[in-house]
Amino acid sequence: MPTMSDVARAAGVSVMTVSNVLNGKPRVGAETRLRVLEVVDELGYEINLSARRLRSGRTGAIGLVVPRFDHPYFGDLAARLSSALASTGRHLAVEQSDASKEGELAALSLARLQTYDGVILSVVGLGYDDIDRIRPSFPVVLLGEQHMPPRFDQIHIDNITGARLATEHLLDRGARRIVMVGGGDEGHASMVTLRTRGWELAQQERGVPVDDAAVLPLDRFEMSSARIAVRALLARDPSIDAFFAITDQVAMGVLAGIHDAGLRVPDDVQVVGFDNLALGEFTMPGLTTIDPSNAWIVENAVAALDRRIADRDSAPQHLVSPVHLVERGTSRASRAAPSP
Amino acid sequence: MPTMSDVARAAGVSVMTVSNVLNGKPRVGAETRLRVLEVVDELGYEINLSARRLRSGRTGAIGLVVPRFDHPYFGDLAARLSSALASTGRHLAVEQSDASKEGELAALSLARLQTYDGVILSVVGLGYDDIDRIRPSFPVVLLGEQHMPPRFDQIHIDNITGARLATEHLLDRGARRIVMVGGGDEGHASMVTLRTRGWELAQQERGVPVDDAAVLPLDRFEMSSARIAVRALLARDPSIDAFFAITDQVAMGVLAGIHDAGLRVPDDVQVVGFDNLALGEFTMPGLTTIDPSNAWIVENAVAALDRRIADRDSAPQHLVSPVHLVERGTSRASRAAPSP
DNA sequence: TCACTGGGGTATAACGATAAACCTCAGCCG
DNA sequence: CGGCTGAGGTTTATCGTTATACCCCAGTGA
Repeated sequence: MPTMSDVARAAGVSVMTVSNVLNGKPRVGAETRLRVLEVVDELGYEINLSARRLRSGRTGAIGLVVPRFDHPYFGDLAARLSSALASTGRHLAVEQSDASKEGELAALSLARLQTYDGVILSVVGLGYDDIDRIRPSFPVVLLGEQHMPPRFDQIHIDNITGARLATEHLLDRGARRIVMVGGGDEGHASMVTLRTRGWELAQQERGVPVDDAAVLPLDRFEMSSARIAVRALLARDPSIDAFFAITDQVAMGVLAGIHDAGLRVPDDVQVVGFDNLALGEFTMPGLTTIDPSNAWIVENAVAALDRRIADRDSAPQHLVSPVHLVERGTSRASRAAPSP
Repeated sequence: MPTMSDVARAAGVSVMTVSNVLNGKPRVGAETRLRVLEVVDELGYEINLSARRLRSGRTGAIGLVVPRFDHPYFGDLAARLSSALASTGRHLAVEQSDASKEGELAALSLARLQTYDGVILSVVGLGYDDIDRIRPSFPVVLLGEQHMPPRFDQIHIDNITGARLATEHLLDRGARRIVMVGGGDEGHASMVTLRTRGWELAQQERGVPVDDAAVLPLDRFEMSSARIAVRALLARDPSIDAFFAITDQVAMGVLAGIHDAGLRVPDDVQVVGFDNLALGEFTMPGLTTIDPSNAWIVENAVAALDRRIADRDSAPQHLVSPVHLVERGTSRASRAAPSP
């Protein structure tokens, strides 16, 4: 495997000149540059990124740490990020944080973060303390939750507003018994707590009594858990006329559960999700959902990371992404009269 | 940011002793070991993986290169691989190969592969020559296609058999006009070509005339392309009674297209997909599909990679993963009589 | 007493790249 | 003709680890 000094020797120049050519530094004559590039090509030389990073601290790689690889929301996020970075000559590597109890901390270890020039960290499911352990000097942008160490740049999804929009929409469409699937109160400002809070607020504002029993907690935000829970719930309580699902993936399970119970969407029961996955356009009927503005999130996350890489001491930015409702077929098309 | 020599100084030992402690080498006394570990903890020292890799060639990181982050099939693969590797103390980073024209080659560049101890490469959509450029000495396992440079370890999905099973199943269930969505002949043994071949073979074997016009090519294997194409096709040709979709994702689009056309599944039209995504359990009705045995693939890919990392000269292995049919609701439950 | 062994450690030289300082010479000015 | 300048390079000193060789000393057997 050829090194820079192999190239230098073959081209009859010093190693430093090869490095300068490869990095586009100015102090090299035109024909020397050409000769070096020829030799590089001929030997099939490629730079050793570990060595470069050791000496210069740059690799051109950005890391994205997500809770799970197999959740479509993160796939979408990763794809967008990858495109955004590619246009500036960098690339993205994605790692998973919650594969195992031990793996969680390992993914956040400095050793692993260090291999990147900067890291975007989706903190869903991670604790305040886990994050707090990250060395402040390392460029990190946090994505998702509210209550995180303020010293980091952060981009929050407006969970409360999103959940409120969803719930208000269901109320507008005549729903009166709205179950919050995957909801709960985790004691801190987590996604679960905040979306549940938004669901409560919307009902309070409309003067609809909030029924704590209408929160359907879920141990995992998977389609199958949601399906089973919803099917069981509908069998017990036929008065339910709507579900607000904490994520679109959960909403998929909810739809299946409703179908299992022999009910129709949106005539018997309405459903709203959260995430605006591409998938939601292809359910039958299409899934009404909250769009968390992933494009906006990615754009601002990259900008924040670039700022921090350029200046590690700049003041941390806390941004909130806009959310909006996407109406499709799982909620009713027109305003329904308030229940009798 | 503390280095090994900071630790050594604070513990009153040599750098080498710190290294030996951290790597579990035997030549260290019990109390020295303890003292070093204490100091490591106190200073919050973490190893620099770039330096380690530069010197020793090991990082404990395995790479997975996939065509796209946002395809659920690869999310599933990545999640499985991650678990499999975590149990042996390594971890997975996922990169994307086809973000852009330039990005494609960059992802396969030695520079990037090099940052991993080994790489698993999903070659769907990559050309023979792209792969052929990879330095043979680097540990790589290829996933997916048939026609790849034989010097690499490879795990093939049995595309022909899978497509044959799908098509035979549709024929068994009474289908006579089966459209191959996303099919075509790319001139080499690609996923598209092979699955189309399986679809042809099944029909030939059953004495059903193969209609080339029944191949519906797709520029991108996305739900929306499939939906539009299928809707248009059904409007033109009402005699179609089944679709074999090249992937489950395409199948989702097909189902939506059929719905758009006002037809019912499986009564009017039957559908079979390929990939056995988790999603397929949650469509209404559930998606009949081909299971490519991802668990088997991952298990064998890791084993092959480990073999190659241990011995770079071992003979390349070519394995074929078993496939089987998963029957759900988009195909009819019982054997139908042959068409009149 | 002496060579020998092995446990516990240290000193030194890389791994491959780059930052920073330095060198060399042609051209030009005063 | 001496000194200055700037283009085009080169030399040197690292970055943080680890492989390798080596050292020291207590205990052992002859």
